[in-house]
Amino acid sequence: MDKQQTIECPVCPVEYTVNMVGGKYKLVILHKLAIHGVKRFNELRREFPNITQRTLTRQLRELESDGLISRQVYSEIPPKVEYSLSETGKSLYPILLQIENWGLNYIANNPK
Amino acid sequence: MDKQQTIECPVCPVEYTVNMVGGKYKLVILHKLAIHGVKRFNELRREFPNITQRTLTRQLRELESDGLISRQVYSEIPPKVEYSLSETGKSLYPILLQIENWGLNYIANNPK
DNA sequence: CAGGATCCGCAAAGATACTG
DNA sequence: CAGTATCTTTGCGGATCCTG
Repeated sequence: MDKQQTIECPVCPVEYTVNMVGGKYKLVILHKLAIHGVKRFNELRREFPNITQRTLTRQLRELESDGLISRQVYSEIPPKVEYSLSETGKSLYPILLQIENWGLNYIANNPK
Repeated sequence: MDKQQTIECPVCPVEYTVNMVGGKYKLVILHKLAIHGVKRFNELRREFPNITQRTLTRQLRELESDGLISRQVYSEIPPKVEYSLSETGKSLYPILLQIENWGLNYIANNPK
């Protein structure tokens, strides 16, 4: 006789996702990587004029430790580091595109 | 009352979306409203055991001023206020569902 | 019941300087 | 080029008390 199945939803799945992509710049970083594929550190920096090195580094490190992006280091001089979506990160692709489309729609319907 | 801090990514639709739904509880609030339709203030409070009245109020006010939710006040005693998704908020429905599904998948594939 | 008014704490972000 | 290291600041959210 089987044991009763236990419910295991200690946290809400939405909360789970938000905790991983909720950083200030995380979704835009993920989106840039989704669009462009691979980006170097300073390429990402230029995408966000107001971000500081420190903040960008931290957001990237958190995304990496959550397994959403990959960090490829080339041991050469000058240094070269490439960021891209991991497989898990790529599974966010539909969400990222929908967020972009929603924003486009919002802008179109709410002219500044 | 201070508004949530916004990021600056020149003409990036993702930025618009993130600035509107980027609050700590905003996406989960929107998701609850998407699922349940209409919720009163204290009903929402009970959904998030750790949220304070002030924080919930602020998140709701910001969502309202961004046009994502509607606030229906019944002039009676005791007071009664109902929150629900506006038409604009309802257009987030696919995103909210995908975020939920992504979280479910992630939890399923990464057993704690 | 649904908040408003204050005061507060702390992580997250910014500024700046330095380096392998 | 791609970061560290420090220091400072801010802003998001929490705690508590009060009210129509």
